[in-house]
Amino acid sequence: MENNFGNLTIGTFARVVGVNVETIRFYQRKGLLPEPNKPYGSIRRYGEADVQRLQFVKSAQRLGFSLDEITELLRLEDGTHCEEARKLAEHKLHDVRQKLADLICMETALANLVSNCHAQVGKLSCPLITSLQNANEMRSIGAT
Amino acid sequence: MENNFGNLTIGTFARVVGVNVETIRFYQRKGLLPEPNKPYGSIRRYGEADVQRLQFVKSAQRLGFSLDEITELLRLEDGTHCEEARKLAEHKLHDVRQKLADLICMETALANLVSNCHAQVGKLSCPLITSLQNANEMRSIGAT
DNA sequence: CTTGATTCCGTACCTGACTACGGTAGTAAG
DNA sequence: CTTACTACCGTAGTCAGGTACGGAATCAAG
Ligand SMILES: [Zn+2]
Ligand SMILES: [Zn+2]
Ligand SMILES: [Zn+2]
Ligand SMILES: [Zn+2]
Repeated sequence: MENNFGNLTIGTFARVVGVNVETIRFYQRKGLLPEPNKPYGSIRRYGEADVQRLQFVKSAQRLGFSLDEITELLRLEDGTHCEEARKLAEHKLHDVRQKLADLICMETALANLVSNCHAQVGKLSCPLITSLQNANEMRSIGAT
Repeated sequence: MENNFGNLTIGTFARVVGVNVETIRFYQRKGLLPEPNKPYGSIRRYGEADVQRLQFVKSAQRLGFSLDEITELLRLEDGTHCEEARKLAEHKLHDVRQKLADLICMETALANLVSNCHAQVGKLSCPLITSLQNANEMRSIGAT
């Protein structure tokens, strides 16, 4: 029936955002999403604000935030905790840059391996572990 | 006791690499680490090669590889199937480049958020939060 | 009004990656 | 020897992040 945007059942809501219905219920239990009221009887309706909030959860998750961290971010949603939100994001940015550096090491190591491998056909072992040891020695350990 | 490098008990081995003893045993059960023999009686001794291997596992893990993927990477060490190893390495290189792209995406998104936030210190609503809410630019990410 | 799809809700189950427990046995210091 | 650690080993528990199940209630169509 009236399943226009702003009046969605949980099923359509889930389809719109691209998640499992059970995931929505799971997030509600975790307090990440509110359980809206039931205006037309006994089933809940979801609106634009819910879509926004769920999309926020999902994109924050893609940025590497855990559900607990996202809960924290949502707590800061009122905008009066700009400083705290920024610190969270800065910390994540630091983590991401750390991983980036590691991955670049790995990428060159693997690329070298692939090009060297054919040249080493007769040899006893592929140089993968040895070349990856370089990435290890660059000691970029230390994410939260 | 002769606990020099090259002759470590599991406890020292764990401390050297910075993991829990149980993690080592867990990796052994998963086949990620070998169970060395017991040269001096009935306790196992670990050497430089074990340290290297475990460090490799841990850094690959930081790079986002699952334990199963790491098992596959370690199969490359073999060297007796050079052709097959090269193909595996190429596939992993593809994966790594995918992850690299994802991380770069995250990095720019987070950096933008942080700098927007900085620009608005003291204002009423935090642009970090609001831009995450309107984060349609963050398209979904897909690795193999 | 019946039928068939959804919702609702609680509870159980799943995967990945550990982490802890408990009992036995080996080792090291005094 | 005794005492205090470890190590060994199997099994069980934990935590995050979901996913599935089953039965009752509620719609929407015909
Ligand atoms: Zn090769
Ligand atoms: Zn961190
Ligand atoms: Zn801000
Ligand atoms: Zn792959």
